[in-house]
Amino acid sequence: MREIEHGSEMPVYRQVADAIRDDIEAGRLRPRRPLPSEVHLTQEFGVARDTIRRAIAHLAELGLVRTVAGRGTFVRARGQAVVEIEPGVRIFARRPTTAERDTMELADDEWVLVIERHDGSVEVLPADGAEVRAPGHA
Amino acid sequence: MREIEHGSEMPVYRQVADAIRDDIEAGRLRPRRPLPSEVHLTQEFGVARDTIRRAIAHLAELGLVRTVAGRGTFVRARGQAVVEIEPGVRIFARRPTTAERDTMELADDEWVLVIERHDGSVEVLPADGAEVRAPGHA
DNA sequence: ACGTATTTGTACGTATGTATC
DNA sequence: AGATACATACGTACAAATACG
Repeated sequence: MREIEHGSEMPVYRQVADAIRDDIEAGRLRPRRPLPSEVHLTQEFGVARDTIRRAIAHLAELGLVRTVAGRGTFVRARGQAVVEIEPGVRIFARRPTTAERDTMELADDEWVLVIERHDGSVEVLPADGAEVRAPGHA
Repeated sequence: MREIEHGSEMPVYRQVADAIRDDIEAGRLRPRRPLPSEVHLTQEFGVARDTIRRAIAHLAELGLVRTVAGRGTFVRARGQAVVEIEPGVRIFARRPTTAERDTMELADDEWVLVIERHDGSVEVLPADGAEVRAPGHA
């Protein structure tokens, strides 16, 4: 049973989420591979399934995992993309092609960002997890 | 008690969310005003609080409401903004000023999009709820 | 400063439905 | 068909944030 502090200031579901996040970042849980099942995780952490589900939902919000009903929750393969916007750059969102949805592990309702630079180069990346940032701003 | 169909194909929490959404769009729930409390809504719809919370969470994802612990859930004042991107337009995200956060009813972790057009006009709008769309794409 | 009431947040349990293999 | 895994929905209890007297 893994280390959960019940009286802590940090909610249990966050502690679980952080632990799983550590597993992902340490490579113990690998991209495209499933997490242990929710029931298994309840035993591993000694918490209720509701709490496990909240932890997983939190990780999904962060874009680290993706859940598929009846199959499992999978580690997503991607890094945080930071796009520096400059004058002359064109950026737009569209639905991904089937091939893109496959290679990027996108859900049905997800979009991609297309960045077209003034030198003609084009970059396509998942819309979620991407951070669009202007130089000089936090 | 309001009209909920339990055996329906649509989950109860979605039915509740849609009903509240209708209330907002019909003006029965007004911008900047609180929703009835969760406990009140359980009685109004005859469902568990868990279900009400899920419905509210769904509306929050859509950007229609905003929840504050200890106070309540409030209707957000905003429309769906659609930004048509053209070549030469500069778009970036930054944290809102205090004044912007106030007038736009933004949470602490929310961002604004700044659209600078080639004619020099600048538009600031909440990043969530905004849809960036390229002409010719769905 | 303090307690109290209200409201949302967290966490537990249990049961059943739906999707996938 | 059966087993497994996630989804939904019910219930209960207590904690934390907020507002007010």
